[in-house]
Amino acid sequence: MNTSKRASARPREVATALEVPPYVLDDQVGYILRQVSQRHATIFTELIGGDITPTQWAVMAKLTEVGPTTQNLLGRQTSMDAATIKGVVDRLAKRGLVEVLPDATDSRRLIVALTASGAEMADTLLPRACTITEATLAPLDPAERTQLLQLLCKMR
Amino acid sequence: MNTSKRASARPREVATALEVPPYVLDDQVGYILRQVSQRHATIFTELIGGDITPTQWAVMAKLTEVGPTTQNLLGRQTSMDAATIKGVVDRLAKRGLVEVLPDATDSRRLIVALTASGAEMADTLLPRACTITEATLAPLDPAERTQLLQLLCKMR
DNA sequence: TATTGTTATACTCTATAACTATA
DNA sequence: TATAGTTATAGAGTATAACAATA
Repeated sequence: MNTSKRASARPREVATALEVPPYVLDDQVGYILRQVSQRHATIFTELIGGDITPTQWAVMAKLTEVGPTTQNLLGRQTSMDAATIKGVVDRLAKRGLVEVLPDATDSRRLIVALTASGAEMADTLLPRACTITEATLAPLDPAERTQLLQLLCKMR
Repeated sequence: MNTSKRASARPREVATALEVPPYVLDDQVGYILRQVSQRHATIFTELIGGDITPTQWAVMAKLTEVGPTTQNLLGRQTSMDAATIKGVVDRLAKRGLVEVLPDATDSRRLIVALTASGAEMADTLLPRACTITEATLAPLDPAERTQLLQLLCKMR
């Protein structure tokens, strides 16, 4: 008798013939993305100093780029939804790095702006942020870096 | 007099001469990685069904691959530290998808294994997981997919 | 004693839904 | 009605530190 509907023990089963195609976690793009993101997060934490997270830095960098902005728009400009941007802004505000002001023309809105202290900190961190980008891409040569960024941008 | 140490207002300043190099958030690899990961997470949630997260699925897929494993080793095999794997295993155990047993030979260790229900669910989810990988890579042609995975693997 | 494994705690990011207020 | 924002809730990943068991 051959009851080959399914091997009772799955480990290390070789796909001999018409078996289910093997699913190897290590080859899945989602898993690899998580690993690469983890490595980036580690590099970020090591090099940034100043006890700030990648998303908090994204907000400070964007505010440096564009100046005071609506909280909601700031979220869209940093790829965070309303709840996420609120939490991030709250934490930055508690540390005095940003200030939140009512919008005179639309009382639903909040305007978020860097404080003087926040702008100063952004100036300090900016070169470190460049170093972080460089360190993250260090395993790749210049041509590969361009390729990678192009491919990732197609996927976002 | 020219007090050009620093422009008081930073927004939209053009890098005219020897100014600080511009830092554009949208061009930073860490930020793009977050966006791509977000898109993958959205696809995962839409297609997986069964109310399971990417990390939970990673654990189930790995247990399907290798069979019962030490909790700590399982964490290393799924790129999670000891605290993270514990939380994930706890949630899966609470739903009856994995069981946690003491190791007879080393009482520090816990053995984690899929339950029958967990193995069944993994079988159901596996083709969907393949679809998720496919959908995540959909913007790329076959050559680009190979390139991307090679480049990402260099960076992990 | 040094190492390994597990657990407790705290913080952050994320998503969803319910709710308020405004245009 | 559609938009903007807040709040509550829940889940998830991470780091740190404390603790237990082993070599």
